[in-house]
Amino acid sequence: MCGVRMVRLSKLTDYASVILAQMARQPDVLWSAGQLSEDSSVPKPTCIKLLKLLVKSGVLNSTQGARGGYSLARPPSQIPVKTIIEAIEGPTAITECGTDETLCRLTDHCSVMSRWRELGDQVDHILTKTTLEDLISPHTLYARSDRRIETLEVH
Amino acid sequence: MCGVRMVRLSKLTDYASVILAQMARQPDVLWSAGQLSEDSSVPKPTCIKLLKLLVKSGVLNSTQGARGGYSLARPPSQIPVKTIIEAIEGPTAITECGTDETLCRLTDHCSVMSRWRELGDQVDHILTKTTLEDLISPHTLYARSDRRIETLEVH
DNA sequence: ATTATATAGGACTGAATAGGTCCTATATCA
DNA sequence: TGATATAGGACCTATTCAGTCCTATATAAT
Repeated sequence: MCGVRMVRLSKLTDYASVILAQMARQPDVLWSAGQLSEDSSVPKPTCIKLLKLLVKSGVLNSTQGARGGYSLARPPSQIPVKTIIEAIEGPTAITECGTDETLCRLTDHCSVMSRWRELGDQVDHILTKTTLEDLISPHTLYARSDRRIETLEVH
Repeated sequence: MCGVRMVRLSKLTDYASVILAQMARQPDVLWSAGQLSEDSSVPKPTCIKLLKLLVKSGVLNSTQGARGGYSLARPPSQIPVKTIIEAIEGPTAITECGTDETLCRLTDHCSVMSRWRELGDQVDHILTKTTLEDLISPHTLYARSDRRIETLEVH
């Protein structure tokens, strides 16, 4: 049968968001893994693992060698939280339905799955609109009129 | 540190939604576990486990004994998908932050967590508005103007 | 050149969770 | 009383998550 993952914020994604928030506050600094580990209190090995994942997914740039380190690849306002989640937890993709057609029509399984998929799309919409900038803002998401969750259009 | 679970649709919740959709199509039938297992192609032991969880959470009523079975406790329109998810996967509650205050102010961890929590609230809003009736509808969620995701108010 | 300091890219382990099964008890109907 | 159904567990296995560690490579300073 099918499996859908809509959103899941793991411990590691939590860590990553704290680390990224730290970096976003001083975007021009080249941060070493050690420094970020200290500031965020995320154990260094784990911190390094997260930084690698974030580089791999294009959220961070890295500079190798002595005096190297990490920096944001884009401004915080251009890093959706969806990107951060997917960098750490892998794609939130919806697995395709493998149910055979006869059974499908019998049980309406595919029909129900379509609705779940639409729900997933709505969640996706929220996670794409919300960015790292929002995460480090002292104001609530709701207070920012330009970032309110708007009515989705029929498509 | 903190852990947040926003939404997670597991395989078992997928199964449960199919079973509930089956029941919702004929709300007055008293369904046996065996019948539901056959119709949904969910293995019987697993099916039974799910039905028990749904009874425990108040989504289903059960009648014991011969000719017993299960039926919806409420009309499909009054069963939010959030309730279904929580019945199977447990509360999607947000764990409280255990970070001490000094560290918290240093790393802005609590501040970032507040934003994640707000995101979780938005997702919650969607999952509460969407019901079992929507899941079994042949029409997309978006096409139903009365169920569109509306702008959240500041609170 | 050499050394110290970083990141790159894996492999690997233990813990937690999810998925699935089974057993015994209890309630109801014929 | 026997057949049929749910109630409520215990239980096992597979998978995923969290966390650590090791070796290779790149850079800067000496």
